[in-house]
This record gives sequence, structure tokens and C-alpha cells, in this order.
Amino acid sequence: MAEAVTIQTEEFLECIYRLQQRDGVAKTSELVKMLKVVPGTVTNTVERLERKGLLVHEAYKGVRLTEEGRSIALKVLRRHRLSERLLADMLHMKWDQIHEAACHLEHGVTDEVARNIEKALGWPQTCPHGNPIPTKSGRIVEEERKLLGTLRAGDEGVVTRITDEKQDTLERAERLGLRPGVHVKVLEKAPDKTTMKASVGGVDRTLSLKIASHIMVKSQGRA
Amino acid sequence: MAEAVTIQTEEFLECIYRLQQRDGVAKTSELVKMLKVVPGTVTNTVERLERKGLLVHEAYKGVRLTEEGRSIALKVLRRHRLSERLLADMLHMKWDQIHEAACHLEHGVTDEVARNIEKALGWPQTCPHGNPIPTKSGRIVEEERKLLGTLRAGDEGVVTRITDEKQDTLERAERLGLRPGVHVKVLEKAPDKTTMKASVGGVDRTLSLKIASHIMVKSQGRA
DNA sequence: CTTAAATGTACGATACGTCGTAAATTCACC
DNA sequence: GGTGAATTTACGACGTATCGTACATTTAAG
Repeated sequence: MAEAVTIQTEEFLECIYRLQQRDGVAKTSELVKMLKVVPGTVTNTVERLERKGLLVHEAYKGVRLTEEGRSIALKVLRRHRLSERLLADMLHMKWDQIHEAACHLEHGVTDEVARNIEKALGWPQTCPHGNPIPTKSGRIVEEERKLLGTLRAGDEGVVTRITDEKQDTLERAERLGLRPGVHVKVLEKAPDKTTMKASVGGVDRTLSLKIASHIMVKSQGRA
Repeated sequence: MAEAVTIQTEEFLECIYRLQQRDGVAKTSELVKMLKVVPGTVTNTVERLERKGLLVHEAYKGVRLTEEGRSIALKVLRRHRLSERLLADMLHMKWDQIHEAACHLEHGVTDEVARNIEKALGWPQTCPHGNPIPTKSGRIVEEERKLLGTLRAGDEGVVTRITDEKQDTLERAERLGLRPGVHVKVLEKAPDKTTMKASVGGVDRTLSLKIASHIMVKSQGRA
């Protein structure tokens, strides 16, 4: 068990984990988009990984990780998020510029180095975007929080996570002041269902529902 | 130019650079040993890299990097040595335990991250073993120093570099107190030509010529 | 209910990276 | 200078990773 896994396999499993977290299942078309490969590559790789017992694929339904696949994905995610902490906290890179770099770094971080990162940083619980860091043994706490986009006028809370780590999403969040720990309150949802007005850290903003759907909020009641 | 290079290609070029530095030329048998692959793999890869114009191979003589190959090798070496500084200075790993980890990390360090490492550490000139770090533009200063193993009784100086970064070499150096900056003085060379006696940081030691041949010394005269 | 667009699959091709076995060449020592 | 050991090369094989083109299935819009 625990065969050596290539970098590409790691990328696939990590990506599938993220998609499952978001959608419940990973559609191959989503994998094509996120991994920036052609559909044939996804089919091939999915087949191979299925043969290895790391996932199951239901045609036209999507892909799900097996226990073993999930276990590997969590190891990769751990290294990714610890890499992000390293980049942000020790190398002083901006939180909206580190995801891509961490995508490369994660594959070079050995378990030993991962442990040393978390030790040096005092065992952080989340990455700089608020997403939880799996433990060495593969435990992860995925809290069930509401997404900002699903709140109604009057609802309020504190941003806990930006669940999408793509650079443009993070840059947009940064510009809007949407960082973990910031207080938000929904003021008004536009009738066209593409934007909403909200108070973000005391400043009134107009947010697209697209970005709001990536912001996880710890609810604090309702005016 | 500057095609994308795979990790294995990077490993090969880096290894060839190190061997050329040591022996003037990289014998394929040495590559087999250092890269831990079978001879056929070296032949294949050398052929491929020769076709790409990254090196030239003279049968039974060895391999030499072209300008382009050297340029890539120096980029990899830069990332390797900056990774070592990161591991030693920020993650507090012991200097004799970091080489292997850096071998993995180097391939995940983007140029941007490399710049941020050197910035965060105040532009260090050498890795923790004393070997020079190439600049972003690929300059490197390989000082011509004597090796401890070649000094004669009475010669003395200061250790500047441990040129071999294999873990067992470094652990042995550590146990003998042979770190960069330490003063050494040759007391006596054994007639069997396998050991020497020397004062290392004030302590008299018996050193194998094997380890002494990896220790570079800045000469400070002669008693 | 039909059909076009979206989504998914199949197949063939190319390059890389690695191995093992076997054969050829060179070198160094007697 | 001959010969055995070291070194180098040649070849065939397999798995991974990726692409592109062409074909099939599903879904949604009319």
C-alpha cells in the first residue's frame, strides 16, 4: 500500500478533493478546467487512478475519491496549506499571491519539512485564506458554515474562509476587504440576482454573487 | 530557447555541474552513482540532453555542460542552496540534515519564491555548508581554495566550505567539528596516506583523508 | 419530441523516464 | 602486449503524461 505517487497524480487527487468539497462530486469537465488539460488526459488519468483504487468514476456523474485516494489528497492539501503559511508568514508574500507558488512548492515539501513548518509557526490551524490544515495523521475539520452569497438581507457574521484560492478571486476579495476575521452584514440583495450590497468591515460595498459564493461566514445572528 | 525542463533533467544538469566542479568532467559512472539509476538511464538521458544542446558527451571521457546547460544547472543550484538556507535558518533544521530535503524542495521553488527567500534572509552569499549561491542572473564565484586533504604538516587556515553535501559526509564533518569558520591546522600526515592529524577549532583530531578531501580551507599561512 | 450544444469517451500518437540484459570498448596491471 | 575488470553502449520493454481528432451520450431549448 501507499505506492509512490507522481506529482500529476497528487495534483489530480488534490483537485478532486477540492471539487468534491464544493460540489459533492468532481465532474470531469471541472477537472479539465482546473487542471488545464484536455478531456482525454482526464479520462486516461481517471481510468488509471480507478485501476489503482484511488477513486471511483461513474460515467456522466463524476468522480469520487476512495478512502485511500482521500487520504493521499489530504496529505497533499496539508503540504499545500503549510506551504502557503510559510510563504505568507516567513517570506512575507501577500496572501493573494501565494496560491500558485504553493501549488509548486507542495510537491517539494517532504513530511519532515511539513512538520518543521508547523512547528516553526506554532501549529497553525488554517492557511492564510482560512481553510483548515489537515493534521499529520490526515484529520481535517471542515466546518459547515454558510456562504455569504446565501445569506439574506439583515444576516451578519464574520468571514472565516475564502474557499476558492484562484489568484483573481483572492485579489478581488482583497480589494473588497474580504479577509478572514472581517465582519460582514448583508444590506440588500439585488433583484437581478447577480449582486448584493453588504457592509464589509464597516464599509458599504457592492459584491457580485459570484465572489460572495466563495466567502464562508460564521453566522452571528440577524438584525 | 529556455524550453521547459523536467525535474529529472534538472537533477541531471545539477549533478553534472557538481561533478565538473569536482573532477573537471562528469563520468557517466559517477552519474550512475550519484543519481542512483542504472547505466542505461544515464546513456538515454545524456543522449537526449545532448540532442537538446545542453551538454556534450565524449565517449569514455565524460560529459560537459554547454553554456545553456550550465545556465540551467546554476539556476537549479541557486534554488537548492537557497532552500538549504530556508531549512536551516527559518525552519531550524540541522545543517547536516537538510541536503536531502533541499533536493526535493529545489524543484518546487519558483524564481519568485527564490527571490523572496534571499530577501527575507538578507541576501546570503553561501549555503549553510559554505558553498556559494548563484545570483538570480546566474553569476557564481567559485573561489579557488585548497582542500584540507592537500595541505602539508604545519599549514593552517579556516574552513570555508564542505564541498560534498551527502548526509553521511556532513554528519561526519559535524562530529569532527568541521564547520565553516572553524580554524584548522595540519599537525601530521600519516605515512599510510589514509589519515592525518589536525587541530580543529583547538581540538586535536584524526581525520580520514577522504573527509579531508571534501573540506575547503582558506589558507592563512604556515607555521 | 426533436435536435443542437454541452459533456464525455475512445483511440492513436509522441515524449519522457526508467529498467534489465547483453554486447562492445577501453584501461591498467602483470 | 595480453587479458580481465571496469566502463560504456545498444536494445527492447513498460508505465506515465500529454495531446489531438473523432465519435458517443446527455441535457436543455424550442
